Amino acid sequence: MAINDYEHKKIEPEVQKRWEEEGLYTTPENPSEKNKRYVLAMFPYPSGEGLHVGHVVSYTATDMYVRFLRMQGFEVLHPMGWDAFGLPAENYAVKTGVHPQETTNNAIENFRSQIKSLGLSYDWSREVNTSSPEYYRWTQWLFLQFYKNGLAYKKKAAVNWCPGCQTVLANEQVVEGVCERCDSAVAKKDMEQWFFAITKYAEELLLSLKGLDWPESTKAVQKNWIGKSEGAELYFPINKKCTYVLVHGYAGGADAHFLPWLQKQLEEKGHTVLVPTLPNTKNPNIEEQISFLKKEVTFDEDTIVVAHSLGSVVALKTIESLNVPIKRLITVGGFLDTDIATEKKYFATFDWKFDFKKIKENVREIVVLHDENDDVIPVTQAEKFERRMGARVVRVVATKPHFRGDAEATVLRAALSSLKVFTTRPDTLFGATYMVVAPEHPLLEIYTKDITNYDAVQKYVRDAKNKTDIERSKEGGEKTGVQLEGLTVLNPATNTPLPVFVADYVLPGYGSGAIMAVPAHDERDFQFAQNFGLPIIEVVQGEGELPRSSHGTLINSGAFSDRLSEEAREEITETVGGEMKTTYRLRDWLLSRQRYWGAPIPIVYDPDGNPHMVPEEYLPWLLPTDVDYNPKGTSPLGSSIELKERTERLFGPGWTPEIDTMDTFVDSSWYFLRFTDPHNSEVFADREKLHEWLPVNTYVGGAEHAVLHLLYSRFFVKALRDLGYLEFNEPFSALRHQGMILAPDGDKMSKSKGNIINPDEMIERFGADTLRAYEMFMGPFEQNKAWSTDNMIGVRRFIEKVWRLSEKVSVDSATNPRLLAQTIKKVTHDIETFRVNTVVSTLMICANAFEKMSTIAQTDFEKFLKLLAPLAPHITDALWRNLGNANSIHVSDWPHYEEKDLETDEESYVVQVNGKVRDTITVPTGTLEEDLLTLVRTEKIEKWIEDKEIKKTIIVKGKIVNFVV
RNA sequence: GCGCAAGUGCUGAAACUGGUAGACAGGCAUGCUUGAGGGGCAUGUGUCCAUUUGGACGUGGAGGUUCAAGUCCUCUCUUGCGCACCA
Repeated sequence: MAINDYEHKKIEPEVQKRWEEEGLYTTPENPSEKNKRYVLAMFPYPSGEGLHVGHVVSYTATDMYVRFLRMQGFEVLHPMGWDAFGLPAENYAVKTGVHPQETTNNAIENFRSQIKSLGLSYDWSREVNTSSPEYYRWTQWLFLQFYKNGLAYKKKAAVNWCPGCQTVLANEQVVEGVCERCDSAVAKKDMEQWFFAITKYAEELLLSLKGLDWPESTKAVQKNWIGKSEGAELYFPINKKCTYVLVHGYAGGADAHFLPWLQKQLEEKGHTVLVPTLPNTKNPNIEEQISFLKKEVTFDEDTIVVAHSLGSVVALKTIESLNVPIKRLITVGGFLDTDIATEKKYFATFDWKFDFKKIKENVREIVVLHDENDDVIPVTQAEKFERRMGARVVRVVATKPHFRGDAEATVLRAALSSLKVFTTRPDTLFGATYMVVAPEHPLLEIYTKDITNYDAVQKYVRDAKNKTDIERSKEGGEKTGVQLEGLTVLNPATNTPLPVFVADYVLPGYGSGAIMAVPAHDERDFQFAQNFGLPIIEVVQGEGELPRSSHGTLINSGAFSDRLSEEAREEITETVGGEMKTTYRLRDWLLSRQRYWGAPIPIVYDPDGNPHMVPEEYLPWLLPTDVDYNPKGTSPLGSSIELKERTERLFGPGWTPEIDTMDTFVDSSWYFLRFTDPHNSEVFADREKLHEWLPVNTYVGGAEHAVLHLLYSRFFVKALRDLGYLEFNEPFSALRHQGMILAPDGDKMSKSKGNIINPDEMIERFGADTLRAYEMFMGPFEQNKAWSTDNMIGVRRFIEKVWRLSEKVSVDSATNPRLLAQTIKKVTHDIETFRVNTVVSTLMICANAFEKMSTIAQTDFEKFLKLLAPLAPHITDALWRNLGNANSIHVSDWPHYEEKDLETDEESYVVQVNGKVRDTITVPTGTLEEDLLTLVRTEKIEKWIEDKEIKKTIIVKGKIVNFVV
């Protein structure tokens, strides 16, 4: 055997070829639940720059773990694929004109061959490519399931626009006000965009983090991002005169139930109140009632309608037919259809069809009062209002069921228009001295006529909306704003009128976009109050200067003074008619992109502009190729004639396609599902196969995805579970992050700095086994590490040493059970726990021990090779077969050791006096304590003890004897 | 400001539930080996004093708990990461 020369260039390709011929890494079919392991490294974006040494770290660690599991008899799924849609290929196309498809395909070819040269044990028959129609067909199908179930929706909103990438971005893709991809300052833009309703899962996404075996730091990032706060919603009545129209219910009139009382109450507050009695009230006709109402009342922007019971139906129908919007509609025990606990004549004379869109346009706000004890109207009616019209539902207990009382205070409270705020400190309500709304707050559009300085307000709003987040934060927290003159609200606790401001320190998307300002106990409110000379009322006692946010005893708080703030918060909330409420910082996921190289959103619009789903039989809804992808601020798909013609051909003239594509994070939110059944053309993955493998047991990838891919995938799994497709709650049971590989100088590797280490070159010079082992040896897996080719030479020496050791192997040599047992124990434990660096050093220690022997027992050496096989799969397989084994080492069994082999005849004790090491002795194993104590009194020890009194003796079995004198 | 992680030789690092700090490598030094392309082997390598025996100090800093602390507790400094006008 010409064993002297270790030639990695010869050995590695040969071994790889043999693996392929033997089909070593084919995934087993029908794994058993206990025995299956799904181990996955995050699939890469196939960039033109090729594989990075950073990829090698996570893929090698995962591969090592997988090979180890297979040798232990587990059935393993270990696939690889391509996150192939994305901006770099498209940007390259803009520069060079080469189609992204071509760039991507080339990059994939290159990645695949690079990955193969590393000897990674993927089942290549399961490769997926997110940019292929066979894949994105299912991305689109999943989108449609979400759409059908209200989890995907289109909405106009102030969104993040990246001028560099010429597209909108999700919140998660904006880092400190700049685009995470191109570092451009992100601007706010009002646009109609597609969203996934991830916020519906905020609470569950937060709660189920607990059970995951994930790095605590990543869980903390997600927790932070979801940002749960518990507080209260409070209502501040708007201090303004309006015209109220009270509409009675079936068989009623102006004198029915609470109406006379309500009229009186509202009139006392200075409002105008009209209470028409509808015609034929015992046998009503809807058309007649609408025209009557419109004749009796002039509906305009100052009109507030309060409608009881059937009156709500009349009111809705009337509003539907108006030309100008009214301010508010309050339904009291209202309903939308005949699904109620009574049967009446009007069931037949009303048509029960509503144009909800029109109604929404014609009324600024709808409030639904529902009586918990209502004997006619079930709560489902209130829920319908909420779902169909976005109405705010308020559940109350009326004095008599169905609000039949003579005086209903809850109705009065709802009737008075109010500004809703969210606060985590309802206990400080008595200290609220002014209000602030965000520049985007709807109040500014509802009360246009009432705000006397509307021009100044408008100017401020316009300026604020034009500022980027960076510009806002540059102002260093300087608080600006404009008072809404002519408009005040009442503090519900004190009835004091409070001024209202618009200021951009209040954010539109959080809470209700409005706050009560308590300058004494909030830093920001304090600053603002100082700038504008507003009153500051201290309501919580405490030490130190204002503002301070600590809890304590309440003062200046009416009946609540002398109570503890934390204890009084719920009671205060209750007495002013607010509700305790939980709010999240998480926003819905903005998924549409104004770019080309992504999956088209499978939606088309009819000639009226209403969206419709592309039916399943037309999927994949192909990405057109006749596209001008130069960014112009509108979606490139808009330039495709083929797409437009396709839409008209399939749906009819005047129909138009959606031209936005999906965020590439949509593609990667479910690829781990597809790997279980990658070629299925009937479903996104066979249900049984899915559940055979999922959830992923161990997932490996970078920490930078903490609130992107990792959060999105969790949402997808939960949503698909609720749609009935999945039966598990979380995609990734365990997660491990790899650290970054930095350039030798400690900088990030980058093309512009020219400090990139190319894995191909390293494989060429040192071999894949050495590269793999070195990258594991560099340091703890999750830690960032700087590259050092010098240190890599040390690992190469180790690999060469192993090659040389095989010369000393002999069948006759005595075995060394203790050395092997120690090595097996440590390597097993370290691979299991991803302590990749000590796997290597343990194997080095074993090799060094072998080297000191003149001959090595073959069984020992074979065990050693098995332990090394997951790390260095080529050299070990070659040596294994040289030793006469017919099958690959990678299908052999992981070595075992006996506990007794770890035991020794002798054990050494460190002998301490007062905790300081003074001597070490060796005694036979099992020496009795009393004997040990005499043996331990060596000359050296006596010198330290001398005539001093021994106060205490501590013996730690097998380790230490400590005398305290 | 809030949340999280980490600070150990010249360098990468090791130290499982508190139990000989620096394993394993790199580098450096000395020696051996006709030994030739990133050779192999041996010895040494935390600091200071004694220079042989031995001793003192030492894991960012200051305290503390303990027979015993890199490890636990309190405070503090530095670095990195995440969030950040979130009411």
